[in-house]
Amino acid sequence: MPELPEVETVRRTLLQLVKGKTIEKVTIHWPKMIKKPEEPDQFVDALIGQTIHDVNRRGKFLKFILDDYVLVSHLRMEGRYGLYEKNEESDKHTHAVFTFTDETELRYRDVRKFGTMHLFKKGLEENELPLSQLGPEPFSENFTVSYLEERLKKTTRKIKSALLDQTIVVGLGNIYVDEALFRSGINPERIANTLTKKEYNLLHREIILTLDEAVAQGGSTVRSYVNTQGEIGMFQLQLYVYGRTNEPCKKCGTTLTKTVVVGRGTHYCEKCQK
DNA sequence: AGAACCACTCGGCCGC
DNA sequence: TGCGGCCGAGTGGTTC
Repeated sequence: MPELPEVETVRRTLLQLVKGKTIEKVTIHWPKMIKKPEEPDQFVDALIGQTIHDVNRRGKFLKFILDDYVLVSHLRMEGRYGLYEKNEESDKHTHAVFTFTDETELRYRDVRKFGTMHLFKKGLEENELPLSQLGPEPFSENFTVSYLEERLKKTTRKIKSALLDQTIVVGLGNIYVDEALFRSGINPERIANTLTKKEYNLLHREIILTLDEAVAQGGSTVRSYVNTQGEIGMFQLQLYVYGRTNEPCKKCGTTLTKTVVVGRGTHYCEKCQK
């Protein structure tokens, strides 16, 4: 479920936990998670002796900046990082362990085994999948109203589908697409190229505001926590529609509806979103 | 070339 | 109560 705000929150916490640490040993318990290089042994060998200098984010991907490599990690649904002492027990959902020279370990846990890791020589990571096709960051100057309008004008897909497409803009997932559409008063079934000028403006603004507010909450509330095992958790969301099926709309009181749009559970208000 | 569809994965939930 | 089967998440690859 992590979307941009959650990944950004994880990034900030993770940076504090692992910056400056040097990898002494790497153990992979679920090799299929390693997508590049093809041989997990090569992945392990490359990482030995590397120091973590920074943790960046691109869309929903985390980027660990090392001496000679960049490790690109996607959490998908339930991937979690945690810092542990070397001698602590690890559970069956721990799929990768990065042991540092200071006797601590960064462990990656993922109940769904859905997350991925790619290792690139430094500087080459943006040239290949999974990062190469990504659209602009919503907080960057490249993400302008005219850019968004231009991209959406080119497609006859439903607006919900277009906003989930990471080549148009990165960071939105099922939760924040529903939230941004509600806040823009746009029905998720609308065809992307049929919005009015006013709606493109509103949508652009609400995408940025929704994500920005969520990041701010993640950075400031108790829900952005590190538990006793150093595991990084999620924060509390202030949601208008997501997960509020059959509850009253916070703007008009109408009972919120849940439908399926492009195969995804979709929450919206029939009265507020036209 | 764009867009729909499928694979990946498994805990939780539903219905019988 | 037990169990089979479906759901859902985001992305890459395949198909149309």
